[in-house]
Amino acid sequence: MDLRIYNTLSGGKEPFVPLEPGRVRMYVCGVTVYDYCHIGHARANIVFDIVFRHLKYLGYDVTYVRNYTDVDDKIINRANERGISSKQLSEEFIKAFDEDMATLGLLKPTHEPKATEYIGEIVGLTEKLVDKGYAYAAQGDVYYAVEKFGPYLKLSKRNMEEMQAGARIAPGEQKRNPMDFALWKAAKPGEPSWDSPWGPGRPGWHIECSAMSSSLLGDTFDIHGGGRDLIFPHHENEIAQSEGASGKSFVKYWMHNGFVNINQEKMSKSLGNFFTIREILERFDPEVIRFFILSAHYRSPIDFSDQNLDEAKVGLSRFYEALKAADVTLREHPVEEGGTCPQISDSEREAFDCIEALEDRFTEAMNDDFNTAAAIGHLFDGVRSLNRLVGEGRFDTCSLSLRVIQDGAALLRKLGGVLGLFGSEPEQWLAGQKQAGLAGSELSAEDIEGLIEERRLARAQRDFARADQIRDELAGKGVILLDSAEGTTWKLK
RNA sequence: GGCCCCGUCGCCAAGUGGUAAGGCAGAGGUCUGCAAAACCUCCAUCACCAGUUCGAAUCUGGUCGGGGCCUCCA
Repeated sequence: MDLRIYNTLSGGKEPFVPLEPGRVRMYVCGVTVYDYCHIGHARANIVFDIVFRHLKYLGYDVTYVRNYTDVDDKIINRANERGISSKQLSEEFIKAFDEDMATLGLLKPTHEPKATEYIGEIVGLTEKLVDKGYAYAAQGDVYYAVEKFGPYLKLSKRNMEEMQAGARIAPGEQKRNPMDFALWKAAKPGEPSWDSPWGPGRPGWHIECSAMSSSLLGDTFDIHGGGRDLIFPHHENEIAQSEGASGKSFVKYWMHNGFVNINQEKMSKSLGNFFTIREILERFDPEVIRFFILSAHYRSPIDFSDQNLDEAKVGLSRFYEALKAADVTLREHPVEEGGTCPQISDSEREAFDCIEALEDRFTEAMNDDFNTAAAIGHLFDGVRSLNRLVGEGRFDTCSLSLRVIQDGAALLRKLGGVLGLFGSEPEQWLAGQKQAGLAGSELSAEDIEGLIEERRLARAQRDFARADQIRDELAGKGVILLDSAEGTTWKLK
């Protein structure tokens, strides 16, 4: 099955046919850099990270552009509050953004342009819109005359009359129509500004994305993404600017990700439930955050809560436990060339088949509008098959099993890679989780090891009462003991 | 007020016309000194009502409940 993408413009899933065979050009609205990123930014960027990864996995040559908007009212205001320049402020938060995205395991886009590096293109685009009659200058400002662009509101599916009912012209604005929006703003004292045919000024909000996307991807490109909240006005205005200027269709597929709620409430600063990525990372592993976000479809709302994050951690651990068990098995039983199996049991047959079908099932799910939730569900089936083969362990008579374990583990890593998951060394990751879990408790790893040794001696003397007492004591502190033929290990509940 | 989305097992979450993936939790079993982990088995007819259809969680209408956008926002 081929890739299908839900297109906001048409309101349905459409077969994905790139403008140029084998090549995909995509643009995703990045951030306005005036503050630390919150968990909603994390979701948007992770979602488009896997879109990028999956397109590459399908074999496309992908050009991925994600911008920084580094000139804007909010940046100016925040910089003034702190008594630093807009440039200093934006550089600080570009750095923070880069750090956050790297921690979350995001691939670098092909290009990460900054609005301030495209002022020339922005001015050029604005002039073109004025020349074509889509825009007008007024006292140093330039506004887009929305009624001149026929298809306006085609993306957000609203109508002008109703929108106008609520629209107001703010004091100081020179708009002819309340719905018009600024392409260029005349400089006020203390604001960063650039020369232009209309005098010194700076870009309005939406124009930078039109300028950067056409510069780097051309007038028409395949995919444009961002959060739902950008549909109106940001993306609507981008369409008006880009299509007005070029006279060509702007974007073929519009993709928008859903919101993040916090404990069933809308995430908002006024409710005080706004979490930055940095705050979340203090308590949760970055891969757990990614796993959590990808466990729901990108267009659905997700509820960010400790319970849901804890569940994601348990789920991710299951993958790493299985990968670790497979690694250990393969270490102890080297795989021979051309595995054989004189008698394959039904149970083994089933596991073999599952692993064989895994990649197709995974790809099918991902091809259905990037259904990561379904894809992860299939991966869990792979885990069960792997665990079954590892657990049945008749490797002396069935070396084929070992081959399948090897292939299955490699496949899990490969497909996980499409989601940006399972890239760590299982033993290391699991150990890291244990260490992090222990951080807040009064127990140390040494304490636990000591008690395990004491219990081992008790068990050797068949003093099970004492052995169980130690185990219960540790269990009371959240430490679970796992006995095996090779000895006792522990994990956190 | 206008536009739009959602309501699937205790919880999370796929499925958008052919008789409900997966994970967590739970029950039973194998294993174990006993456990844990792992594996095996079991566990929902899809908010409600009325329609369309041979057939609907999936389509239509309505009811109830929740949410979003319309100003900055991923």
